[in-house]
Amino acid sequence: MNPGDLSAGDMESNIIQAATSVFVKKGRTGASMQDIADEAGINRTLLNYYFRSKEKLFNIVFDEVLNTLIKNAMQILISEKDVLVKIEQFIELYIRTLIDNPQIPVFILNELSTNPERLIRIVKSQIIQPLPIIKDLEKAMEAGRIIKTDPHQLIVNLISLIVFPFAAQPMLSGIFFSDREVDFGDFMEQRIAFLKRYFIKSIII
Amino acid sequence: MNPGDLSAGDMESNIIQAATSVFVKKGRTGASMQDIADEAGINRTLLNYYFRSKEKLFNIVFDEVLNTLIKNAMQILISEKDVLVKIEQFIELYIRTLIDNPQIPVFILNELSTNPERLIRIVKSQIIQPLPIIKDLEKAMEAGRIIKTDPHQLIVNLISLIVFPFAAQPMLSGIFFSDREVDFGDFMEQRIAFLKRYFIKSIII
DNA sequence: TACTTGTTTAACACAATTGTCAAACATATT
DNA sequence: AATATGTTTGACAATTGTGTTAAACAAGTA
Repeated sequence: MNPGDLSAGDMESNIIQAATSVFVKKGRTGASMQDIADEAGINRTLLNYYFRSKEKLFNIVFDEVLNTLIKNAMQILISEKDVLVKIEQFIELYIRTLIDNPQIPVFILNELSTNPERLIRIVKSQIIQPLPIIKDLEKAMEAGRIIKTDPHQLIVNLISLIVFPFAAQPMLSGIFFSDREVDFGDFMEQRIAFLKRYFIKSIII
Repeated sequence: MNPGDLSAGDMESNIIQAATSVFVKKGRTGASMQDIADEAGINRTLLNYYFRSKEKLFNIVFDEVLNTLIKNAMQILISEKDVLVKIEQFIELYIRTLIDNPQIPVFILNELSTNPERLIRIVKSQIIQPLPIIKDLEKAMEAGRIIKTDPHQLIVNLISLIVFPFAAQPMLSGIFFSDREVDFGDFMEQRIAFLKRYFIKSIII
């Protein structure tokens, strides 16, 4: 495919797609503009023509990845369903999303550690404070439906149980599955049903 | 402190200490040899004199960090104590270790994603296959003490609940604590007792 | 055809980084 | 004092990576 084969807007999204793939795989500092140009099948200078600098390109990619992730989450969390139903849906949606994009957790966590400010800004702009799910949990606690404890701990549990396995995938594959990635996919697929049962059991009275 | 003030072996450990600090903070690709030299308070060329290349230095740092972490874990997991006691001790030891070294999870996860082979080699050389804790859990399941389920899922739960909050610390601080790191420390301190209760409750019949 | 606009390319300049080397230095030993 | 050994430094070379620029190119329009 030659550069000219793309119409105006297509080139931008073509570059963003390639940049996303490369940045997610190699990280911000590990990825070079040449890597991205190769992935997109274009001349490296075109990246500067369309996006000015590596930093600007990275910011666009990062914001887009993170926004998509948060938007999906919030859609469920602010809905009017019962809190236990919300949790089940959250588990299912999130694991399926990450099965399709297993590299995203490390990508975000890594950037998070070397550059916390940017991420905090994005999160704060997206997340309604205080988190509605916290209120839900507090109500369920008062109603005696679930155990009384710090709701923050429960939220951290929920996210940890869902996200961490993807971040640690190569290690888990190495320990449990003799490096077979296929088996890890099966494992996460089963984990959807497992976590629904497990997490609910751990909080109901 | 001048370079000459250190005796032979001290210089090596001085460098490794500085390199660990810098690599853990900035990652393999984000850290430069100059960064490490500055941190150690020495001329950059000395790094090559003592450790030949950046890659060799990084490998030593990485192996040491990971080995220490795994050794601590295995010590508990292979002991002869009751499985539920093991789990409680594991939770406490690990969270306390990570409170002292909160950057380690992201450091390892990041390297894991860009270079899975090295880590798998180390893990395999350290971990007794199959994990003894798996056997423990299976026995407890057969004895009707804990719920019957895939023990691998339970192990992944345990590690996820302990490690992930450290990897996601800046995000959690941003969402829950208005960026106050102190509060995160308190949160993890409380999490020790919380997880002991929570995890046990989630698996006993 | 000539002109305009937007796109693409190669060449260049600049900065950052890594690794090497020979010379300087310090210290102990003969 | 002379020598030998190991350590430290500044200077250098080579490589890689980013961003700019001017020229080439394509396609539509007066």
